[in-house]
Amino acid sequence: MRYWLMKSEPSEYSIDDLARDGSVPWFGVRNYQARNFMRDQMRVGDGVLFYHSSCAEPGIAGLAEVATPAYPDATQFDPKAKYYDAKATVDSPRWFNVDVKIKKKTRLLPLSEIRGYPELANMRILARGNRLSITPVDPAEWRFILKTLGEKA
DNA sequence: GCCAACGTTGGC
DNA sequence: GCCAACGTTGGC
Repeated sequence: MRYWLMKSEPSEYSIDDLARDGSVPWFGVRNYQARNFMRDQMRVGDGVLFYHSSCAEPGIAGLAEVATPAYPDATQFDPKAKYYDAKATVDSPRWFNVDVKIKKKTRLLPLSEIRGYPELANMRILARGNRLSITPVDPAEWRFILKTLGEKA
């Protein structure tokens, strides 16, 4: 069982959208490192911190879990899609995604608050210049965050 | 809107 | 394979 932090811009897709939909394909990842995390390391049931980025109040907005193994991202094959990739083919897909399923919307744990906890000082999200949209989360960090949010582990 | 950081692209 | 140019991310 692993743990992950996955960023989404709430203006694109927010924790409320996920709460409404139940689960969603995490399409549109076009970074190889993030793709590899989904394709090679994620397992059904892995814990996910749903993070709101590029917004007024960036931070962790809810808890989710990996709901499916990785499979080819459908948007790469669609010439009309924003995430179309001319170099990808059905026989040789380049991009993959898992489905992510809601566990619960929590209170917002703002980035500014995350920065204040020594227990979370090593999180990738705090590293300067970090742009990866999917990052691994240490089990101890996961437990600390759940405790801080008043959630059971 | 600014700008630092960093991944990707493409000419050589 | 190098590396400058370019585009994107994301907090502020």
